[in-house]
Amino acid sequence: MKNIVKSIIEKELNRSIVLERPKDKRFGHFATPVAFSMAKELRKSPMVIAEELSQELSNLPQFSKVEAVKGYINFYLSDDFLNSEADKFVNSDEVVSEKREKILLEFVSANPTGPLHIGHARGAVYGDTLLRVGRALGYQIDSEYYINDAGRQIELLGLSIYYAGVTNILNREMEEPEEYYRGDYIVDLAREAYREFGEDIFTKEDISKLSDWGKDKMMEEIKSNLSSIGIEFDNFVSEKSLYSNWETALERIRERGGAYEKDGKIWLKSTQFGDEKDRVVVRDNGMPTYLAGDIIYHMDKFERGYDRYINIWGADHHGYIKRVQSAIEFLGFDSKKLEILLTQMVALLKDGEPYKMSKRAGNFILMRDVVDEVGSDALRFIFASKRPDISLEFDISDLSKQDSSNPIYYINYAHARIHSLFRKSQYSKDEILAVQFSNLGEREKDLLFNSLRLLDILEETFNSRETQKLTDYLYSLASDFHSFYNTTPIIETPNEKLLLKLSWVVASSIRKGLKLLGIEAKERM
RNA sequence: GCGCUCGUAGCUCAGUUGGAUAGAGCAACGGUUUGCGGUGCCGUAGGUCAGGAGUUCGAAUCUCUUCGGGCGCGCCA
Repeated sequence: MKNIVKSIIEKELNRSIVLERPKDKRFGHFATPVAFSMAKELRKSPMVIAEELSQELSNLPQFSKVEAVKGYINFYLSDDFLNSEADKFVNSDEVVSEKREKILLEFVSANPTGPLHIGHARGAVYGDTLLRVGRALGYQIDSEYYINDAGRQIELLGLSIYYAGVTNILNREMEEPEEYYRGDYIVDLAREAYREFGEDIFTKEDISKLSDWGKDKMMEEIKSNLSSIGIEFDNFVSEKSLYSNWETALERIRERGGAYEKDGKIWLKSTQFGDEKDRVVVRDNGMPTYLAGDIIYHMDKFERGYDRYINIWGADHHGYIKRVQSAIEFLGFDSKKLEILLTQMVALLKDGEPYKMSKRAGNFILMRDVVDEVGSDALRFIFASKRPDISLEFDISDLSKQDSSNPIYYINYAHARIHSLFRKSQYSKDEILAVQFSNLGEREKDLLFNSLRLLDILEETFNSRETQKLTDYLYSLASDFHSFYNTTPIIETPNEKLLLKLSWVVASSIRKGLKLLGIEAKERM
């Protein structure tokens, strides 16, 4: 709606403007400070300019009033314009329209060496919410999960299952490995391997077999964790499957002078793009490092020809950004097409006690446990409602409260109330939606206007990559509705159809908004 | 030490990308129903936007600086 209004004004004035929504509604639905920036070039006071421009704009049919106040120009939308916007809004489930950029969105990409923990869940919710909102706006987005299925951590997985099998299942003595994964899930895996293969599987020779088998089991577990909160990926890309491209990638980097040999190792000249030091990509034993895998993967991504690439990483990887960017440049691609978004840690408390999350130690909080306790909706809403780049702390016991301190209940309650009104009314939905708005009171008009802002909010949400803008909006819309509901009789009043249509616009906005958060709006509670 | 990042009400967080008097929720206190769902609504109280300097018509927002927190600083992944 904002973009529509903006372009109408810009066309009339023949210049680009800043259009904003005033904090105080006494200043109209929209306002522009354009007169301030024109003051210098016209050598006139902003007040005078605003006065002149408001005269010029006041005959546009979209506005019922245009007025100049202290240099600002304030716009009030007309009933005709709001009616046509409302009808467009309730008659279509699609949010938008034209096709936009092709984007590859990579997120989660947790190592397949354990189930997802609560920190992964934050990245998962953040990525999936951006995905849904972006798609609703017409971006063509593919989602992707990168599986680190090569390298030491996979060996360790096999070793860990082996160790657990020998000591916990066969009950034999064995020297404790220097490094291995702990945690109940490892013992569960060993037990399952025992059932499937018998006790002969727990031999040193079969560790790599246990690695592969365990990795597949873990990927199943991860996929099931994700699907429990409504997340499905378009692609899974295996690191291992890309390794045959390593020689090609290295050759391309060499051609551009991005790699050199020193001390028997091969280094990436990442300092050329602002990294603190050059990085080893091949060790002196000939084994590529972890960075090599990322280089091949990003080459693969860029060869697929998207307009933009978005990676969501845990904040502990931020030191990695420069390396990957420099590799992309050395491969001959534009690293500006890659956008790396970081999600900060989640610090969990339980009954006031801090919970450490360390995968190695095995005492991390499983995403599955939290979902079981509070449900997918509450978890998704809480993560989506916090800026991803801020470290978040909450007490898991608060999350399980099922009362008004949980915003998702508050929003659903508004939605359910509206459906309840429709069940009570003698009119059919078609009769109600056929009404046109006229002579709305101030409060009703504000509510209508706010409901119709969903699309503007989605644009802001996606452009800023900040999903909390959407949750904040839905909360405040629900609050506006509750307030309206409490002061305004609806059923069996002369205005019943009109007020029900207004309520329906509110409900549509809530339903569409929640859906983009991966939450189904409730019609009864 | 260096790099990234954050610092807004007692707590958890917003703040429309530089706009008009900085806002919510929780917690606290007070009020509200012979009405459509009281899981609601209305109100009170709570602030040196970490401190300082700068940029301009205008700064919580941009720049510099000081202080404080988190994370990173492997030839681990």
